[in-house]
Amino acid sequence: MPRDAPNTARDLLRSSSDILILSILADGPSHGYAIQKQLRLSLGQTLPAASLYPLLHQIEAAGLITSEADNTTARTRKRYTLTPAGRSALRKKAAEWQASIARLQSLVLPAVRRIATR
Amino acid sequence: MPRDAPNTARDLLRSSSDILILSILADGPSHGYAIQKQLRLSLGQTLPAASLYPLLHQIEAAGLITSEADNTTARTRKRYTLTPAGRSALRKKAAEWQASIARLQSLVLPAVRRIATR
DNA sequence: CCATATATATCGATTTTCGATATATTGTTC
DNA sequence: GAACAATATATCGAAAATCGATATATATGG
Repeated sequence: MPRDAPNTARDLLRSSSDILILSILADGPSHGYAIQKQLRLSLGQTLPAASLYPLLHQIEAAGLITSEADNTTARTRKRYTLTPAGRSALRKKAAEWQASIARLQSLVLPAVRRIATR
Repeated sequence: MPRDAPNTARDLLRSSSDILILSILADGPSHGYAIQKQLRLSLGQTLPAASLYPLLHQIEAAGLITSEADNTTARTRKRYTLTPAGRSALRKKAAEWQASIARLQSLVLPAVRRIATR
């Protein structure tokens, strides 16, 4: 049972997931579950756990974040912290991201205007 | 051979492909190959043929575009035209798209400012 | 106590992506 | 006029990505 309507808000979230995670961590260290909640709060939607956790591991493997066990609770928790490389990557990725979005908009927005209901 | 760096300009293009196609067709009827070239021209990147053609068929199946054989050349060509439903869908999708982008930006842009090099 | 929330993790079926390839016409270069 | 490149559409299927379901364990509110 495949393919519903293409390109939803979900696709957009997915296509920017790394930048979003780095952005949240730019506010200070956090952990997976809290990042998930922050996304839900800020965007009204979030990344499924089965997408988020592997993604965090991947970003960590890339050296953009580090993790330490958070022992403030008995509950298992990993505190992720943005590294200097992560800060630098966020700057760079976000700039490219912004530029890409601007290009997309410069194609879409005039088109929408063109078909505007008068 | 999996997973390179997550979330590139390509992902963003992919996540908006339907809106982009509808936007191009808002300019007037066109065909697949021309849409591909228009994307390359406007965005500096395009959709692979193996992604574009099935997507056009899909959008057509959804009633947002119609196709007719273009016999102005001996070369096989399908002229795609935006339907009224397509125009309406573009308006609606683009509005949601814009809103989603704005939400993403309102998370990312302050974060980038926060870590700005002074 | 029991349901719900917190917290992380992974398996693996399902779904998506798109390089490669096929086919045929037209335009350009030598 | 033979090559080669560009135009034009289409599909197969290997490879990759996605995420529901599930497992596990603690904490909290009613």
